Amino acid sequence: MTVSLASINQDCVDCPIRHRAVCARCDSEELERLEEIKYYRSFEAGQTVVWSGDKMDFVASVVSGVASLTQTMEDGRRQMVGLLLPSDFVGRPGRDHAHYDVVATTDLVMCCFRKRPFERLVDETPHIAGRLLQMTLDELDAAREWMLVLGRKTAREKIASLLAIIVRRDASLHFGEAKSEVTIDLPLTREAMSDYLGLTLETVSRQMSALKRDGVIVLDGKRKVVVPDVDRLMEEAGDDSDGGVLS
Amino acid sequence: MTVSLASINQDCVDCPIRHRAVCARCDSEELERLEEIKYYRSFEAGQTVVWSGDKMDFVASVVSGVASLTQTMEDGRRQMVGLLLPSDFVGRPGRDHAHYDVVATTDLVMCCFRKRPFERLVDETPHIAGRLLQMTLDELDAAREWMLVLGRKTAREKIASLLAIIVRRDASLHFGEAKSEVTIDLPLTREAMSDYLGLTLETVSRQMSALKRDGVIVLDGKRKVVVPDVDRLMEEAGDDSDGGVLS
DNA sequence: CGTCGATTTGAGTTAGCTCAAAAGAGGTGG
DNA sequence: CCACCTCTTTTGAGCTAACTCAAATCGACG
Repeated sequence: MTVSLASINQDCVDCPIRHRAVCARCDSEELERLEEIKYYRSFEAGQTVVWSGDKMDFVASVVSGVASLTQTMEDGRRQMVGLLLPSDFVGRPGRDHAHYDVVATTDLVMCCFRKRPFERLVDETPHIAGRLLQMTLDELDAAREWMLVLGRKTAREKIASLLAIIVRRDASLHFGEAKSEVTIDLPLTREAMSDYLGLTLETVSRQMSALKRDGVIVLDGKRKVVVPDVDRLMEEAGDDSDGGVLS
Repeated sequence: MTVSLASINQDCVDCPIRHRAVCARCDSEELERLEEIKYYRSFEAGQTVVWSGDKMDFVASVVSGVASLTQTMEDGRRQMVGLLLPSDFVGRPGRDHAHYDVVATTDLVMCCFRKRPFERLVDETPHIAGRLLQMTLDELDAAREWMLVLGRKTAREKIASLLAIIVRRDASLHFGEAKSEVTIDLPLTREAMSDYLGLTLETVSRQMSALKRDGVIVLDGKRKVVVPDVDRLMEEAGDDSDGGVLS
């Protein structure tokens, strides 16, 4: 299942995240400038991409796989603060040390840009700056939605919310048809889910079992989750049935 | 205590948030363009500035006072997702409906910009676009720090974290000297604090009492909080003693 | 002085946590 | 192909931090 570097097409034009990533709005000339400062890196599931506090001399887009941003307290309590799916952006222009641990949750390929030249490009290329602003605003919305989940939802609702988010992200990818039954690939261990949801892994497991018992989800192996009725899932998540907000 | 509109200087050059707000980097010509599309609005404590879902034809900076962004579930559970202090920005260019309730927590003055012209300015003025990106990234960091608070901290740590944040914001304003004793003005009711922290107001009250009993804070009336030892507060918050992160 | 909202305090309940053990699910090597 | 080992997940039993419901106190203002 590992994606080797050799199999990655180096050409932006054929890139799988071409029209969703930070480069989405670039014209071909701008893409050329990006090609000059970019390089790919791949990581195996479980590997740490960057440690919080480390010097970080690149920013990057997730090309394939899943990564997580997590914060850790001295006594070991951990909270995931970002779930990075393909096309998501990592790193902050204008800052040279990482604020969070970045960990590959699955095998991962990232398209990295050397930071200094990228910062220059941001300043000179409104297409990139604008897209970056838009993506940052989206992330801020996602973070705020997550604050509601963390602060006010029950364990069951938290699990349902996480599944709902993955369903929604998935749907916007293979986009279009709003099917009522959906099968998703769950790229997180119970522990990662607990880190995301501010729960213990035992509670996550218990609530997954409960949702299964109640027919909200069907587990197909460890990684596949079938959602027979997406609206039902949304109800369980405590969201409006209209499934989240329009931009 | 109400700030009347008349007392607000309409001239950007003398604006109290001139070098921290979205207009921080603007030159005098750019300020002139902003002056053309700006107007002030003031609100009394408790008033709602915008309802979630409403059409919003402006964006704005908080000039004085405090406002909050909150999300509400159908059954009434509420989570504050943003605390807006002077110089903070409200509204999202490129979106015309509000995603959150915006409520004046204290008497409030906002510097509003008509949305369409402002969006045009963002596109045409790198000084504004860049500053907006920077501010959005800062807000994202704040939101992520808050996710750790909501997901993993105890009630006592949550309270201490909130006080620490206000202390830190205050310090960066009257900036410079890192005093060990600080007095802060607490602009939130117990209920607002509970909305922010994902607690009940009873728990907030109990933990405030506990922190007072233990000498971490001294209450001076209802609105003033004396922190005799800021480092002690930081410890109680569970943060590294080095008081948060460098840019 | 009385009223109304905000805050504090009390008492009992419970959702989610902790600690502990059992059951799966892959891998690896004989 | 099976036995073994390790890592993940599930399940159980008891505990506790925070919640709920209720009442008392405080403070500002007319």
